[in-house]
Amino acid sequence: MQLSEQELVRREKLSKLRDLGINPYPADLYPVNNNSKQIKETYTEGKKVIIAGRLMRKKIQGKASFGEIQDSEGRIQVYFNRDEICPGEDKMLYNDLFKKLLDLGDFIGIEGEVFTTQVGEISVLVKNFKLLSKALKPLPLPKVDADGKEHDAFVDPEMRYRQRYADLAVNPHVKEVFVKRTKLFNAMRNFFNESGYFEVETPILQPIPGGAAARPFITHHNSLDIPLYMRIANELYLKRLIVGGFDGVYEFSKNFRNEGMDRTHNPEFTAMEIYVAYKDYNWMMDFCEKLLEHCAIAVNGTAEATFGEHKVSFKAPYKRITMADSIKEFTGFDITGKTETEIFNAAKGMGIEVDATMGKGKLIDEIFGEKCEGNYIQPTFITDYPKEMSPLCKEHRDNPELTERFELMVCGKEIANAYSELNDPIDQRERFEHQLKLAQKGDDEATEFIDEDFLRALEYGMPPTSGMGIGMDRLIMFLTNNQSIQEVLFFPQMKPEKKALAISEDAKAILELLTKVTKTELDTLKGQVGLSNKKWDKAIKELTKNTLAKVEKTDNGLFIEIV
RNA sequence: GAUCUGGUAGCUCAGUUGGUAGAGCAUCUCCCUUUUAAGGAGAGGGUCCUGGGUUCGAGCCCCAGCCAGAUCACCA
Repeated sequence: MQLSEQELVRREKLSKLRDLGINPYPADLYPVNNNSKQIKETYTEGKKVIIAGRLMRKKIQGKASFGEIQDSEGRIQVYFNRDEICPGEDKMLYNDLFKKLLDLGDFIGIEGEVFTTQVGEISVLVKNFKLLSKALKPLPLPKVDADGKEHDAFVDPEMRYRQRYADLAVNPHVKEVFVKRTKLFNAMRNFFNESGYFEVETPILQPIPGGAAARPFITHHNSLDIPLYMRIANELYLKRLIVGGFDGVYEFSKNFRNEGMDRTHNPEFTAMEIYVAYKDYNWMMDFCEKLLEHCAIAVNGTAEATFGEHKVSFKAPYKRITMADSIKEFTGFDITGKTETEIFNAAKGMGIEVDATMGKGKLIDEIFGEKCEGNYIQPTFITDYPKEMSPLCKEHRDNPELTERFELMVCGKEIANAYSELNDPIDQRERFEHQLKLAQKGDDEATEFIDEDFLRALEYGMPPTSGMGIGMDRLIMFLTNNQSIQEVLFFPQMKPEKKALAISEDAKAILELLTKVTKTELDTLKGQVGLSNKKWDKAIKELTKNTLAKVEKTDNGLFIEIV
């Protein structure tokens, strides 16, 4: 590791501190009794306070200096006066420790008195201070000027996501997003709990990945010697609990999908699913709009939210429209009673890419996605989806081609999805079998597993139930005006950083040869490089240890492969 | 997966036609001493993402790759 000049300077300061008998990483607690926000909000001249945080500004002016302490609530100015801190002859604390050995980013504790400076800023007059933890790496230093304009902002998304700790430490608006995220979860949880529903936990490692159509992450359990899947949804487990007799269950579920990543998709994401017995999807729409109004107010203090160029109101009630009516409205084409061929031709006529493998449901979904979806800016319930698209949803009470399903659209994106849940075990089995056939035909969106245990549960009887899933990441994106899912996840998935490797010349030479062939027999390669046995052995070990190359033993001999 | 854009000091960014690598902030030294992003003077600090190529000479041009972002495709 090559250290920068500034990092070297800080390490030197570290040993100087130790020479002075100052532990740069003391173990004992620091008796904090105030924070920056409390001091400003309950200003009392002369009040004695003990605060702690990072030193984020330091302006030395001879025997009097100003600094700024950043704690979890914000920043407050602190005033260091040499003779206040060092009343005696020994001025070491001020001249050495404060002036020379403290750096921006260091954690310090301060005992002092609250006062207001001549220019009117609430500050803390430092009576005593203590180094609590030394920062060896300089933080980026964004600054805000008198006009509120930010200079030298720490904005590179790659660095911000990879080093979220630095992002959070220097960008207060980033922290605010995550505070709101937690407020949203708390608000939703409270709403459910007050409604009498029960928070539960269900397996993340599942033997059959059900409840959605998505490519799962697969892993292996060693002692059971079986494959296990990271859940893509928790739906089927929550329904089992309804079978077991709970009236309402919900879970905030980390789900995992092994698919593409983009502005709105992360391989792990959070869904909330709730199932309530004896309800239907009409009830769930009422419940959903009340819930979202409640959450929006809890997060932002208002039901209005801004998302990009849109102003969105989460105030209930929301518009409701069937998918068929929506398509009629935006395309003039009425899908009701039409055959698959008619819909196929209509879609083609609208300039939608279609192919022969698409069933009726899929065609309708394409038309809706292409022509209608994007028009719904204000929260809108789209209801009554085609049956083929919804294998876990109850058939519509008035029309066997449709299901009792709704999705809630906001700014053209889906944020909730709900059903009158299918509880007819025979129908459910047929739907699963139909999915299986589709999957065997090569439809990669169809579910290729039949969860026999889930069917058994339904056979014991599940009461009529309505269930809903909400994409929590998307919802908080709307409530915090963020266009990218990465901005609402503390640690979004990234490709690993490439580490700078220091490897020997021999190893480099082998690697170069190996790069050309990717994989070869170990002996062949050894012949090509012409190293002594000892050097060869050492170089190969170096490569495998640094996971640059991998040696594999097969029946045909030993092979080496580039990683 | 495709296309486009970007990667230069700790941070934010310039870098002209291919000709010794720059600024502000930060750091260090000195002067000043109650300041509001920034009082003054000076100094140090670089794997110009990596590897090839063209060239007398490459941060810049060409090829390949890595990482990121955006757009598109895919994704209930």
